[in-house]
This record gives sequence, C-alpha cells and structure tokens, in this order.
Amino acid sequence: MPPFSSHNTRASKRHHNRQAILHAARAVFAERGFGGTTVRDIIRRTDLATGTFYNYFDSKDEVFAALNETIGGGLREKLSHARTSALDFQSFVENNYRVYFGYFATHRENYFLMRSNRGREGGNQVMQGPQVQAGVAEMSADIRQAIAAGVLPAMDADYLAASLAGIAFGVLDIMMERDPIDPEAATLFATHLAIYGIGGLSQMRKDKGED
Amino acid sequence: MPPFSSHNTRASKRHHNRQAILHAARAVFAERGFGGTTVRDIIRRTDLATGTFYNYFDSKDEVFAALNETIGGGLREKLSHARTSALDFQSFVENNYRVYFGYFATHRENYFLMRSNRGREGGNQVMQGPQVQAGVAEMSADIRQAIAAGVLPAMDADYLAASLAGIAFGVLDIMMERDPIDPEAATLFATHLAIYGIGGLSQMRKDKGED
Amino acid sequence: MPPFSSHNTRASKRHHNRQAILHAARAVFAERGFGGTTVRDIIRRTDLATGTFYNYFDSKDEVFAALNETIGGGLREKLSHARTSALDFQSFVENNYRVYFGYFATHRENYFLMRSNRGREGGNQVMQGPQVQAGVAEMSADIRQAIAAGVLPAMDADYLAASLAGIAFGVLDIMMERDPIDPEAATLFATHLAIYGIGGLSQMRKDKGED
Amino acid sequence: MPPFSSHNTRASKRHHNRQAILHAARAVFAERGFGGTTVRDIIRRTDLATGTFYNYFDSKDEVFAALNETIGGGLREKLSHARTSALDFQSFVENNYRVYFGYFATHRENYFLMRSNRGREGGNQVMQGPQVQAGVAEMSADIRQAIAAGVLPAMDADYLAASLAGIAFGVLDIMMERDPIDPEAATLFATHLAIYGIGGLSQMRKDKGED
DNA sequence: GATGAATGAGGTTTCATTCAT
DNA sequence: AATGAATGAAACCTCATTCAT
Repeated sequence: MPPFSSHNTRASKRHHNRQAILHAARAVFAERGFGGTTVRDIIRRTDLATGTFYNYFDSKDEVFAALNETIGGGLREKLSHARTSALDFQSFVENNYRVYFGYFATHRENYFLMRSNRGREGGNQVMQGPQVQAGVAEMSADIRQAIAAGVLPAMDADYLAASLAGIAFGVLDIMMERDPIDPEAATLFATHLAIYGIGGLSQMRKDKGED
Repeated sequence: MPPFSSHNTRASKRHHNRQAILHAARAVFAERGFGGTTVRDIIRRTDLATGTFYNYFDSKDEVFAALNETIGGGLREKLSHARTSALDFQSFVENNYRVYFGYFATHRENYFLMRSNRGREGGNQVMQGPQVQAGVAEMSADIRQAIAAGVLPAMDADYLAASLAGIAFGVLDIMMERDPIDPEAATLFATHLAIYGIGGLSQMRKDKGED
Repeated sequence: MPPFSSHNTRASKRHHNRQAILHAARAVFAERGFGGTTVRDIIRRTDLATGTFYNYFDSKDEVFAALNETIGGGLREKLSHARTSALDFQSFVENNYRVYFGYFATHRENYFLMRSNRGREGGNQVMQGPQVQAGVAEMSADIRQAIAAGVLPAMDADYLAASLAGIAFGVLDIMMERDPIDPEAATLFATHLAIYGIGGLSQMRKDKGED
Repeated sequence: MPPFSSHNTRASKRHHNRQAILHAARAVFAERGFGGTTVRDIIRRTDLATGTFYNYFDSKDEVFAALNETIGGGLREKLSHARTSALDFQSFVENNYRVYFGYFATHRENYFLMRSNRGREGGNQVMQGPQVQAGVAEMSADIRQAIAAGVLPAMDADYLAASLAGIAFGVLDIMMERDPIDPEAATLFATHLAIYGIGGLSQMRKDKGED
C-alpha cells in the first residue's frame, strides 16, 4: 500500500468518479438532448470505462434523474430560503424571480441541461422539469395560503402559479440569449408584470360581479 | 364497381394513405414523444407496410415536421384572423388567448402532440414548438408596432411577447387537466393577468425614473 | 385511331421501349456496376414507369444478360468475320486484335459496361465476361485446329488462348486511358508480342527435349 | 483454470476474433463475391454476434480492404524478394511468374477471393486487384529501368507491363482449373511466351523503320 | 400494355447493458 | 471496483418485385 496517496481513498475515489460521470453527463445532455446522448458519449468524456458507468448508475435514465435531482435540489433550496425571507407578497414573487434568474445566470450549463428534456413519455416539457415542478407546486401552496390569510383576494391559484412559472420560462429564454445576461432586469420585468397582473385579477371578479 | 368510392381512386387513395400515416403518427408521437417513437410504431397503427411509409415521407423527422406544419398552419391562420379583428390592445390579447385555448380545447390530440417535442438538438422546448414560434414572433412584431403607435408605453417587447406566450403555456396545461375544459375561463384569466400586468410595466419606468 | 402516327405502332413501340431500357441500363451499369444499380435507376432515365420494366425483362439479371448478349453478339460477329478472312496464323491473331481494339475504341460505353461486371457469384471477372468467353473459346478451338493442321507446333492451346485474351485485356485498359485512343498501335503491339511469343513456345519443347 | 489458454487472454482473444472474422469473410467473399456478401453472412460463420463485427471493422468495405491488404502484402513481399535475386531480364520475368503461380497454387482461398472483386465503382476489375496493382506498378517501373539501362530495347512499358499481367491472369485461371495444379508448367509457359514476345517487340520498331 | 404505389424481406448499423477477466 | 469487448434486439431504410387500376 502506498504511504500517502490514500488515507480515505476508497470513499473519495468513489465520490470522485460519480462526480466525473455527472459532470460529463450534464455537458452531453445539454449538447445533444436525452435521446441523442449515448452512454458512451458520456463515458468518453471521462477517463473511465464503459462498464464502470453501471457501477454508479443503473441506467441512462438514472443519471438523468440524478442530475435533475442535484440541480433541482440546489435551486429548490435557494428558492425555499428566499421565500422565508419574504415580508409581503410582492417580495415573495420578486425573491422567487431573483433567485431563479440569478441561478441560471451563473449556471449556464444547467440552463442548457434543463432545455434538453427527454423526448419520450408524454410528460409536459415545459412545466415539468423537476426543478420547476418543485417551484410551481410550492408556489401554488403559498398562493393558497396567501389567499386564505387574506393577503390575496380569491383567485385561481393553479392558474396563477402556472402563469408565474410560464413568465419565468419565457423571460428566462430571452435573458439567456442576451449579452450581457442581466438577471436583475429580468427579475424586475417579471415581477412588475406579475404583481400588477395579479392586482388585475381581483378586478376580474368585480368585473364579473358588476355585470 | 362500387357506385361512388372510386371516381378518381388513384389520387384519393394516395391522399387517404398519407392521412392515415399522419393520423397514426400524431397519436404515437403524443403517447411516446418523438424520441420514443419508431417508424414501425407508426406504421403498425396502419394497415400499410413498412416500406410504404417511405413512399410518403423520407424519415421520421419529416412526418413530424409535416405534422407540425399542418397543425401550426391551422392555428396560425386562426390566430392571424383573430388578430385582424382586434380593435384595441386588450382585444388583441384577448382574441389571441381565446383562439389559442379554444383551439386546443377542441383538438386535444394536437395538445398532446405539441407536448411531445423532440428531445435532441438544444432547441427551446417551450417556446419553439413551430406553432408557438409563429405566434410569438408575430405577437412580438405587433407589440413593437403598438409601442411605435403610442398605444403601448415603451417596454421590452421581447420579454413581453415571451411572457404572454409563457402565460399561455402555463394556463393551457392546467386547463387541459380540468374537467370540463373551460377555454373561456382560461382566456379571461390570462387576459386579465396580461393586461393589468402590462399596465404595471409602464409604472416600472416611472418607479425607476422617480428614484 | 389517329390517322398517321401509327401504322405499325404496336410492334414498333414495343421495340422502342425495349431499346430505351437497354440503353439506359447500359449507361447505369457502366456508371455504378451491377450491384450498385437499381431497377429504378434504370427506369428513371426513361420515360417509362417502374412496372413497365417487367413487361420487357423478368429481372435485373435479365437486362444485364441481354445487354451482354447484344454487345457480345456484335463483337462476336465481327470477330468471326475477321477470322474467316485470315490467310495465315499471324493475320488470324492480328485481325482478332484489330477488331477487338477497334470495337471498344468506337464503343466506349460498352467498354465501361464490360468493366462493371457484377460482384456476386464467384465467376471469373476477367476472362468470363460473356463477350470474351466467346472469343476465348472460339480462339481456343481455332488454335487446336491450327495445331492439328500443322500450322502451329504442338503447344498448350488453353494456356495460349487464355494468354492471348489476357494480353487483349491488359492492353485494352491502357489503350482506353490514352488520348487519343489508338487501336492500331494497340493491335500492332499485341500482335507482335503474341506472334513472337508463340514462336518462342515451340522453342520450349525443344529446350525441354534437348535436356 | 486451463493450464495454457490464458496467459494474456484479453489481447489474444481480440486477435483471435479478428482472425475469425477475416477468415469467415474471405470464405464468403470467395463464394458470393463482394456485392453478394452481407455482413450477416460473415458473422454467421463465426460464433460471434452481429454487433461484434463492428468492434473490429467499420463496414463491409473495410474487412474487404483489410483482407486484400493482408493477402496483397504477403504476395507483394514474396514478389519483391524474388525480383531482387534476378540476374537478367529473363530471370526477372521468370521469378515473378514462379512466385505468382506458386503463391496461388498453395493459397487457393486467396485465388477465389481475388476473383470476387467488388462490382461497383467502375474500377478496373482485372488489373486493379490490390495484389496485382502492386505487381504491375513495380513491374512497369522495372521495365522502364531496364530500357534506360539498355537491357531492353525501347518499347511501350505500360503496354508491356499490362500484357505480362494479363498473361499471368489468363494462365492462372487455366492452371487453377487443372488437377493437379502445376505452377511450374504455368511458369515456364508464361515465361517463354513473354520472353520471346518481348524479343519480337524490338522487331516491331525495325519493321516500322524499314518501311 | 402501362402505370406507379404497395409490399416486406432483408441489409447495415447503433447502443444499452452484461459479463468474463 | 474497473475494464472494455460481446451481445443481440431493434432501429432505420432500400429495393426487387407484384398488383390493382
């Protein structure tokens, strides 16, 4: 046994290899999409051998899932933290957007990965990237709470949550195409649109009521 | 000789087969996504033979394209018509949404197809389905016009167009999950959110200006 | 019935179509070889339809055979005629070569066709093109006759016939690459080589006998 | 564990499989020709799986090339060696033929392979089998040298080299049909024909000159 | 007879996964 | 645990030939 090189070799090597695979996979999925990626594409960007892949993941599907898990986890955590520090509904929305746009502004790889969604299983390609799923679901819950607490007037919470996510997606795509990427501008735009829009939604009931 | 069925058989049979393939393809793509669909899957839902597929389309890609072309064409035309009849910006937005939601309410197959977008080539999965592309681009142009004409205050037209499309997508997904499907409710929700949101965007400048 | 266009339409049209197919086939086989040629390639150079091909030939193989038959026939006939007018063995050989090289000098298409021999069935690719087969066999017979008649000393007639054909092939390939094509030079070269070589073959026996 | 079979198994197995494929390919090409052979035909004569073929060769073309490379290499080397030991032009020619006929007399498989040349791309079917290519080209060079050195009178070196190769081909085909195969007889026949024929070619100039 | 779409066996190639070393 | 060749199902596509019109 070599004297130094390995006081915790076993575990750390394992971790290192797993990370190497994830890293390579993220890049390839982003470039070629899920369907266009082969396991060999992934392993080729690594100094491992084909078979080794299956010591770490059971299938191509699984790396993809793990990847989304990882990324989704990071984003979800940040969003969650941002949310707790919100004092009112506007800052709730604004914080969400700021974290969201900021995250992708500093993690371009993940943006491209997110867009590479697999092309089978009729899953919603837009709102069901795992990362977004989380955000939408939690946001939807928060909205319901806000309505219950009287902070927001009664309105369709699912439509609203889906709309806020849709705005996020749309604006994100434009933001990422620009140079320089300006997440703050995107945040302000989305926030204004959303907040005033939400304001209008209370009108909706009145409009109806006043018929 | 059957009395009707064959006054110009050759051409009509050809047309019939092409339709059969398109029909089958739409169903399979919707179920399994582009990547998960094989040409055999398509042809199996047909009473044609494998080779016949290639008399009508050169590849899987091509059916997919033709399908989107067809669908996109239909929707685009309707949207275009709706737009010309708009008297003010609110009805412009409202008509767009009404046509959009109404279209998918009565064409569920196409909704599922639209969500099956292929999973390779890093194309935007959300906003670049051919159908939507058209809508967004034209909407973006119309918004610029409206700004130039003074109907709308100066604002980021690309962000806005992308947001309006994002809202459409988000709301559509929720709408399609409900029973009964209520496109009018979706239209009103999206319209209110958008119109008031847009109203708020002018505030944005002022907010900034008043610093 | 149209007044002029067709006093013997039926038969002549049939002949015309057959010729059209043969003509097209010759060109395509020459370009792409037998294996690389599809029936559709052939028919595409024609104003006929796929199915019509099978009114004239039973298979791809058969056109190929007919083509070789036609060409071989032409060449064989010319060779045969040349042979009857030979007064001695030298002019027998010389006439053969002159006709052979002259034929391809004025029928380049057939030269290329001849080289496009099919690539299946382990048939000899060199000496068994149908055209050559004929020549070699007949030449072999003539050589035996010459030996029997005492015009030539005893020697291996099959080896000799094969060699004469081999020379023809080798020289032909070089000749066809040159510009201008000079069949007379080729004829003289091949004739000299052959005649003097044959002269040497009698020595062979003597060499052996004198051991 | 078997005592011998596996001291460096990995590499040796790889080599073994490659050989197995080449061996099978040679047999099938010889039987059916290039065009008539499918990759499946080859792999079927092996205990390997379809996909394995593509671990060793990229395509049918490539096995064929490798095969010719191997064979051509062997023959070329022998011919080259034979040539260096030639003292005069006659022994140069004689050695060439002896090696050539001797080679195929003891490698029947390769004879049949050589005749199976592919049937597409208008390549010369006769003189351009890789093996022969080498011989002809080198022979052509040697002839030019001999002419330059005054060993041979001026004559058309390309025609001559092609003719010598043509004789080899023609005689070989007859030789291989006989039982027993007698390469020495073939060698002597071809040599006599060639040497005396070449002698006659000098006459050609004179004939012309004396006009 | 002419047409040209339909047929379907069969060819080449890819690739997720297994497995012997 | 790592390796990387082997596997073989399955994908895409071609094309000689048939057949209804």
